[in-house]
Amino acid sequence: MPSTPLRRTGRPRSTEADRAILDATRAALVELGWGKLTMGDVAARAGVAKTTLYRRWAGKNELVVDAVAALFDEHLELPDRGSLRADVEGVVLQFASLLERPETKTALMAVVAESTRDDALRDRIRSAIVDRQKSLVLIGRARAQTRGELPREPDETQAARNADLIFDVIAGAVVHRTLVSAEPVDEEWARGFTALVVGGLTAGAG
Amino acid sequence: MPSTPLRRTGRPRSTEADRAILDATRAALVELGWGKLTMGDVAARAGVAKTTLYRRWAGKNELVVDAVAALFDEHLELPDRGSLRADVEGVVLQFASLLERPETKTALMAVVAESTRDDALRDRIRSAIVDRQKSLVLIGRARAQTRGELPREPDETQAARNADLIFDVIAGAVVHRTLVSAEPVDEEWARGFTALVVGGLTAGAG
Amino acid sequence: MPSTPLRRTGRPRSTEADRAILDATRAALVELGWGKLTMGDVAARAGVAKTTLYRRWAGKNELVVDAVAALFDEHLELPDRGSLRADVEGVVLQFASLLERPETKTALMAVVAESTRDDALRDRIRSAIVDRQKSLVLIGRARAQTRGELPREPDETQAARNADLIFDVIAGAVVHRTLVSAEPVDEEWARGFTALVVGGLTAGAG
Amino acid sequence: MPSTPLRRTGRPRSTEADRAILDATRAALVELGWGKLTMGDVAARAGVAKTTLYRRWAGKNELVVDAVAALFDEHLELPDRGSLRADVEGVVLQFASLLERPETKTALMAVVAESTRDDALRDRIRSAIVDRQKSLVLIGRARAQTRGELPREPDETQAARNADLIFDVIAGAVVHRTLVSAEPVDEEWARGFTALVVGGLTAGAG
DNA sequence: GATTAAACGAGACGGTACGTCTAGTCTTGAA
DNA sequence: TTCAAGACTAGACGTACCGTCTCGTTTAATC
Repeated sequence: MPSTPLRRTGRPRSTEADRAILDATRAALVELGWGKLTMGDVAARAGVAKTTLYRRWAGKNELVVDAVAALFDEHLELPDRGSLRADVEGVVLQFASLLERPETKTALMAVVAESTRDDALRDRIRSAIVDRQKSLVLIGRARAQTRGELPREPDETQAARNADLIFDVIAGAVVHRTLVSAEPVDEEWARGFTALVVGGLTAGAG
Repeated sequence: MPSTPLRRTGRPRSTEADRAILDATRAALVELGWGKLTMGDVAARAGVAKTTLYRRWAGKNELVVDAVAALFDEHLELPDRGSLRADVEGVVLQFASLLERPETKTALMAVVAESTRDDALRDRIRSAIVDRQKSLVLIGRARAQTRGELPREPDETQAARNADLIFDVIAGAVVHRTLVSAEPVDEEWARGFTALVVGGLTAGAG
Repeated sequence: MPSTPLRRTGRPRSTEADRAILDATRAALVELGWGKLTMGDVAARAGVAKTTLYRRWAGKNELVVDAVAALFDEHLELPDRGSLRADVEGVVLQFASLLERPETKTALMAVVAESTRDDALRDRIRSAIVDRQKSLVLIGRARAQTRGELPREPDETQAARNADLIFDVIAGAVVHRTLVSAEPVDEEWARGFTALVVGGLTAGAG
Repeated sequence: MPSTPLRRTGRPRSTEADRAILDATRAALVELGWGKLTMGDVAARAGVAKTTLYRRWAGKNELVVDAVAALFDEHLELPDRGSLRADVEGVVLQFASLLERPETKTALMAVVAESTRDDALRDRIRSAIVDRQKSLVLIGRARAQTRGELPREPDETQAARNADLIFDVIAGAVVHRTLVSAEPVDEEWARGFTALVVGGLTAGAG
């Protein structure tokens, strides 16, 4: 979300412009990819002056993170599929189909790359993307524990560590398969991967 | 490696220049990161004309892939540590320490991002980086099978699929932890992760 | 002067604002010169909204002409110094000291430059600046004729032509010396110049 | 003239570009005037990149001075017309017709205005325009002295002062008549003006 | 030893995009 | 209706790199 300076006087910022800009950004990502996307082009697509972009976002990175983060909000959820195995497999396929979208494909890695040099950007990614995904892990684990598929962690520190680990394993494998290995995450792969993870989780517990 | 057009006449290309350019590229990555690295700056650092860069590499992406790939060659190996568990833990820590380097940190994700739009770049990454890492998986699995820690795959197709899966799980988790979650891969994390993976591999087998 | 549309309803315009704006304009001219003077800056200095400027003046040019014209009103007069020679020398030094002011120095040439492309601006300059200066020529000549230093013109057309000529010679020389040659108009120069002009006027008559 | 750094290595600057840029600048001045002339537009007209302009000239002011100065070189000369009166009248009409050109009309005053704030620009104007005009005064006076129309100055200091005075009177009157009063310099005006100046010069001497 | 052909440095070239700035207009709520 | 505040469109600014090109100068292998 753009910075909201909470003013009281003067003309208020156009909320339409916000939407138009983010939509235009996603459209430009699809057509041009991260590398060729330009601020001027986004402004033109949104029917907005460049100044209006820069009044809200400090630069390309911030804008793209926000534009992409919105997709994570809309497309990640964890319906109860009845078993840990089904839940993991479901979220893997769901996440993979999100990563296959042309607007996320390039943009995600690009902003991650930038974030290694930019603390503000890293925080933005963490709160806009990472934390939202992690919450799915927490939900899924709680369900599995309720079902008796997974033991409860002895203490909170350990619980948090395990959640982080599971998150990096699942998200990391899907991202790596999709973007680095550049191979499709199909049902077969998801089945194999889920077997490995669920096996590891239950074996490690036993 | 830069393109070598196999000429016979004329002044041969300076091999010093090759080295100087790759060194300069890594130095520039450390200081500036991917985003601020420019061809002109690399040329100046290397004491070389811009033309000389473009005579050898098509652009920034190709140059950086080669500069980073050299590090993968030098720093990835798989000594026999006596057990599957020790081998996995070792390679995880080794890969993590490579990713912590400032010259790889940004560069790797950046070229991956670019590769989603550029097939030639994807091939270069695959042969220069991905395949070299995968070969470690093959070596490690063969050892584990020799030791009797893992069963032999029934057929080659399945063997290849499993190797790819293990590769994406291990590399993906380390990359994601390091770059996306932006948390350190320390021995504790490596232990937990290894337990999960080895548990999954042996459980899935049993 | 700003346009005064003689309204009766609504909040009346602040007369303080008029003065504050013109003062701020002159202050900005001194500090920044014509080129760097901005409407936003003038508004801020005057403690006034930009809207208020545009409600009174059509743009930068009009505003600056008015701000400068006020100085011409205050600082140009022609006391009777007893002789044609003394009157000319006096007005030359007076005009020169006005042109030496930093707020007139740049502004005058700048608005003249703009006026070559803008008829409305040319008229504004003519009535706000040129005509006021010309009236001094008429006064001075009438005195000189009364004193018998100059003959009376045979007809009005010729009289007008001569007045225009004298005006352009005196004002032109002072402006050119000050702004183009960028040399000071000191008493010595004024003496030499006056000798030339008065010599020409009386010789031409004889 | 653009800055000439006298290099020996590297690709030499295109002399065609120099000409094309100055021509384009004059064309743009005619069409748009000083205020609307933009560097980008000049570059486009000249078929040249903006960078190429900025490599040679520091900005709009410098470029326009050079573009206009070229006209002064080409169009100001002082053929011997047989008498001081004829020489003065000739140069007045010649200078007036130069000032009437749309490309000089606005530009000259505009750069003079800027020069009041910019010493480098003032120097450029002095050497590119003022000094060249002054040399005509020196030539004309020498001729008049040879003809016996004017006395020789007693010393050099006085000679220089007089030359400067005559220059400011002639150039100033023509500029002021043309640009400030915005009236035409026709033969009649030139005759009247010449009578005044020549009268003053010879009367002052007598 | 002379020739030759490519690689070399330097740096100008046409372009594209950047992020900033200013002009002048429009929209809000308070006076 | 004006005011202060400030967001808005439009577009020029000067900078930085891009990747290409044109020079004149090495430099090794061939003649």
